[in-house]
Parts: sequence; C-alpha cells; structure tokens
Amino acid sequence: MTGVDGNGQTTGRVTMQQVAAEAGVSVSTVSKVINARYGVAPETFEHVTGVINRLGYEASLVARSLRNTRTNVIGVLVADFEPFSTEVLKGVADAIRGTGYELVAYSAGGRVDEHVGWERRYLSRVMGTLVDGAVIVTPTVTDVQYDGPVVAVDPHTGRSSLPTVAADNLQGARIAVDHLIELGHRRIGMVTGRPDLVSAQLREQGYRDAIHAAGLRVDEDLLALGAFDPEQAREAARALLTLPDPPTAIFAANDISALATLDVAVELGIDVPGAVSVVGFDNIPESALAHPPLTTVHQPMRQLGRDATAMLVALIAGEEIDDTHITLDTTLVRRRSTASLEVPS
Amino acid sequence: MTGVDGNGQTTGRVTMQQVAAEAGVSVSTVSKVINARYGVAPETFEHVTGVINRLGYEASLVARSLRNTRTNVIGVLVADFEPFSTEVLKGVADAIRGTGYELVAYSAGGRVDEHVGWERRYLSRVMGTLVDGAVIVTPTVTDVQYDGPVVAVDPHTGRSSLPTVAADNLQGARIAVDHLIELGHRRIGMVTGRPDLVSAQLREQGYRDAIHAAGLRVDEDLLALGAFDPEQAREAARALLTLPDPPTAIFAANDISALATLDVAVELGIDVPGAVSVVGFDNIPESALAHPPLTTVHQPMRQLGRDATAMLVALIAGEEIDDTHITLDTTLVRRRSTASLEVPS
DNA sequence: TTGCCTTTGGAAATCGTTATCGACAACGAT
DNA sequence: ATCGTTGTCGATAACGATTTCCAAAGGCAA
Repeated sequence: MTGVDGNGQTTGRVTMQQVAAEAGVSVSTVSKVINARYGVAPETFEHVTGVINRLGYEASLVARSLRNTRTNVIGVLVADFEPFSTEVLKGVADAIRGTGYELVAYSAGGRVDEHVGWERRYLSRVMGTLVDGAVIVTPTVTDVQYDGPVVAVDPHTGRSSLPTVAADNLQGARIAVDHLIELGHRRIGMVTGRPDLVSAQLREQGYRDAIHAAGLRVDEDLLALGAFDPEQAREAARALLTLPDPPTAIFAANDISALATLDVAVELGIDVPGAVSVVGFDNIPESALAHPPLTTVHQPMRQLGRDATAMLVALIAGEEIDDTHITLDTTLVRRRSTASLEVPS
Repeated sequence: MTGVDGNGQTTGRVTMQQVAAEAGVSVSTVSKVINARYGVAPETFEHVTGVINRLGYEASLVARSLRNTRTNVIGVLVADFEPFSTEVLKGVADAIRGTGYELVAYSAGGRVDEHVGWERRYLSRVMGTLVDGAVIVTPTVTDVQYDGPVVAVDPHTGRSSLPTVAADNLQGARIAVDHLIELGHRRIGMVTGRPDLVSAQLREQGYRDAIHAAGLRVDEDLLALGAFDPEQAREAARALLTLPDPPTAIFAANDISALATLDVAVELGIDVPGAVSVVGFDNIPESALAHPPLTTVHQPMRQLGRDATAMLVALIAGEEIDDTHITLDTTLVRRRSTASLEVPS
C-alpha cells in the first residue's frame, strides 16, 4: 500500500518515520523542522524541508490531535446532511475563512435514531481530541450539558443550557399569518408541527397571536397535526381541505408540510392560490421549485452558521460572552402560492 | 473543564480512564466491554455498561483511529464548501446511509491556494488514520498519485490517474447550444472558462461541435474569455454585447459567468430573453432565483457523489472495478432566460 | 591539553485506545 | 493434597506525532 517510486514520490500514506529515514535524521528533528522549533542547523532544516516537500508529507491530523490540546480544527456536528444543516455548514465555512481554523463536518449518517442523545455522544467522540470546539446543528434534546466550547444552532428546542443561535420562530409565524390576513383571508388553517418541539409550539403560538391581533378568533377545527412528517402532513392537509367550510388559506409549520399541502390540493383539484393560499416555513431550496413556487418564511440559515461560529471562536479564545442566546429575525419570501382572497359573489 | 456532577453526569469530555475509575475496573476491561470481547463476567459487563451510559461516554474517534487500521469512516475532502461540493456531499451522505460508515467532511477553509497540490496533503493528513477512504471533490491538479482507496469527483480535469466520476462536459455544452439553435439563433456567442481546465476546454469544444453540426461556422469574435471568474466574465459579456453586430444568444461556460452576463445585460438595458438569450452551465441554486430564472445545464451533482461513494466502498472492500472512470450525462433545465429568436422585420 | 559552554540531534514519555498475554482465583478431577 | 483447567481481569506494548530532557560534538579560552 505504501511505497516510494523512482523520484522519491510516495504513493500512499507518509509518516514522519519515513521522512526521517529518507532524510537520515531522527523523527524529533523532523518534528522540530515542521514546527519551526529552535535547535536545528539551517542546512539540516533546508534538507529536511526538501524531503518533506518531495514526499508530500503532512502530519496526520489524528496523531497530532491526540498529543496536542489545540488542534485548530472546528467541528460541525450534524445528524444528517439535509438542506438546513448544509446551509448552516456553508455559513460556518464563511465565518471560518481567514481565522486559521480548519473545518470538519461529522455525521454518523442515519444511525442517529438509535440513541436520542446523539449530540452528547458525538461530542464525546470528537471534542478534546479532534476539534477545539463544535457547532451542533439541530439537537433533539434540550438538556445537553457540556462545558467545553460548544454552540448549538437550534431551530427546534427552546433555551437550552448550551449557547444557542436560532431563528425567531414566533416572529416568523407572525409575519406569515399577517401576510395572509393582509391578503384578506379570514379563515386561515394551520398544519401544525411536532408538538414536542419548541419550534412547532412557537410557530403555532405565532399563528394564534396573529389571528388574535387581527381581532379574529381561532377556530380549533382549522388546526390539524402535521408533525413535520410528509405523510402525516398530507393527511392533515386533506382533512382541512375537505372540510364543509374549508379555509381559504393554510399556514404550514414547515416547507415539507406546505409542499405536501400543495400536493393534496392538486389531487383534490383545488387551485393554489386561486382557491386556497399556502404559506410554508424554512425556505428550503425545493420550495422555490414547487408549482406554484411557495411563499414561505426564510430562516437565515447561513447567518445562523456565521453567528454560531463567531461565538464559538470567541468561546475557544476564552472570551466572556454577554449573551449566549442569539435570536435572528426571519423574513417573508413572497412567491406565487399566496394571493388576495377573491370576494365571493 | 471536565468534572462529574452529583448524578455522575459528566460535563465535558469523558475518557476511558474516567469510566474505568468510576466503575472500579481497568481500562482494558472497559475496552473489552465496549468492543464486546470475550472474557468479561456478565455482571461486570452490566455494571460497566451502566457507567458508560450514565457518563455518556463514547470512544474518541481520534484515539481509536490511531490504534486501528479500520475506522469505518469515509472522508470527503473539499477545497471549500461551495454549492458544487456541498451537493456532492449530500450525494455521499445518501449513498452512505445504511452502509455502517460514518462521514467526515474536511476542508482547510481557504488556505488552499497556498499550495496547488492540496489534495495530496489532505490525503496525507487523514488517510490511513482518520478515514478508510476518501472522495476528493474538485481537485486542481491532474497528476495525483495515491494508491489507497480514493475517488475523485472531478468536474474540471481530464482522465486522471485516480478513479474519477464526472459529468459529461462535452455533451452538456452540446445540448445547451443545440437548444439555442433550435430556438432559431444563428449568432451564438460564448463566454469561455479557464483555459487550463479540461472542463472549460470540453465545454468550448461542445459549443464548436454544436455549431458545426448545424452547418454553421464558428465566428472567433464571438468567443470571449470569462475564466470562470465573475469580474472577468462581466468584461467578456460586455465585450460581446457591445459588438456592432452582437450575438442573439450567449452560452456561458458556467452559471457564475451566466449570472454575470445577465447583470451586464441589465446595465446595458438589453432585455433577456427578448433581445438576447443566455444559457449557463452547472445549475447552481442561485440560477433558479435569477431574473429571469436561468436556463442552464444541470450537472447531476448528488448522483456524482452517490456513484463516487459506491465506487469508494467497493474499493475499500477490495473489489475489482472494471471501469474506474464514470461519466454521467447532463440535462438541460429550461427556464426563462432563453426564447425563440424574433425574426427581424 | 583540559575544561566549559554552546549547538545540535536523539531517547523517552505522552495522548486515548486496543490487542496480546500473563496472573490469579476457583474449581473439579485424580 | 496436588495438578490442570477455566474464567476473569489487569499490565503492557503499540499506533504517529510532539515535547522535554539529556548526551554528544564542536568551539573557544586558559
């Protein structure tokens, strides 16, 4: 697997041992050269540097991490690489540029559901050895206790014990429903999210607040449980749309649910936005490509990643943070799944 | 930084030492419990398992990697997390689900340009220790030699020495320009890419092939160097659009260049697609959100990632691969930046 | 030539984990 | 009563790199 060809070009992994042997010095000398330590003769330095370049050697991240406390690597821990976490990842990459840190994104890939507390185990796997600090995306449990430098980007849970960066779910739901009210809608249904997640609770609360603020009252029959699940959301949408007096607009707790609602509308032959307007939440990429393109609430995912990283870097540097719970505003993206209410003749 | 609270809940990193101490056994015993090795009394097993769960211990990826040859981790090495590599990453995540592998994406974050051969150094850092195999996205050099399990997803270079998965640039450029010809265009300009990249050469070749196949001849004045760079692409587009007899359609070597072209058209007061049609290449997310939405050639990025991963897993398993150079077809995404040529009155 | 200091390179310990192997107790069999 | 066997468990040596400490070599002055 590992060898050296005629030009000294290696194929395969190169260790410090090999560099030392090739250069005719000890490993410690090679280490000193790499880390620019005092105590190496200029010509030895030159010679060893040459060998290192020729072999294309670079210190193993693993071995170095194990020995040193600092690794200059920041970790992003995700349950899976879906749209939300990927966008956050890009934001982290943005923020890391020029800081001298490297970036490692880690995912156990689907084996998550086995243990609810995946975040704690992930942290145990990488913190202190592979990475200096970590950004956890979308944790499932709220009671994570960890006193290393860790920041959560957390769309779902409430104020956890960890430093957190999240979008304002309450405000987002408000502007979504306000938008529908402005368009003249009065019977506004909602496909709700997973009741155990704070994000879903807040989005429902925002919905209720907006209705009340408009001087209307909430009709509990117009709330159907979608649970952030495509199948269940379809059922919920179907229930709402087949009501004797169906709503003229539906606010879905996330885009997945909203897209399911669009699907059901097509099935039932109901025109969107002609007969019913639909608003989503999240602004995942697919929402722009839907038919019709989905009006939705945009979460500033990249910015969440950037802010979380800035906070994390500060934490690693040992700085004191005044506010460890940042909330960012959402914005409404108006596309073509919402329209003014046609006044019935 | 690390401690144990009243409930035995640790805050901070947990090592095997701590588990051993807490359980009153040796580290070797803990190791045996974790790896389900023979030679542990049932009640000891039970007891240690309890302590492990209570402390939320999980073995350090780094230390384990260092000791073992196999890590069950696959690495994705990227220069940066931009749209292309992120989509490929999602594909890798797709393919990895259910294989038992974990996924680590690694980026040195912008410090790349310092050394052109970043891929070789990345490999040296992680291969053999942190990961069992790697997918390299967008390598810059063609002569990477490495005999471990490594697959390149490579939109830019030609047939390299590494196993490679790439989109068919020639075919993609053909269908883009064929589309313009079908719409009636005859004077078709091109904003070309970086001449040193094989992808750019192939896209230009596809352009020339399409023109010739239609029985037309290539007007060299209608080719302008965009170099895959936003600024330079703007200049190129400006040059083409301010020609005395400007082209009625422009094929840009990538979406970045196409978006720059749209920009310039707006500046010059030229209507797209009324006065000039524009086609891009890549189908990056931004292209769908442009004004007008960009007609472009879609690279199946996720599929590239999936295929690369499938090949990598086979390589790690030691299987023989017949064809180590896979080429995937591209498809045309028709949006609203292209239209039929208005016949001049 | 001797003694001392400076320069330079090497040996050893360490990080957290795993595999190997040896220690030791309990027990049954002779 | 002694021996061998089985079952448990712990001590130890790696993995690759870094760092601390120490020894060897060379230079210089006396």
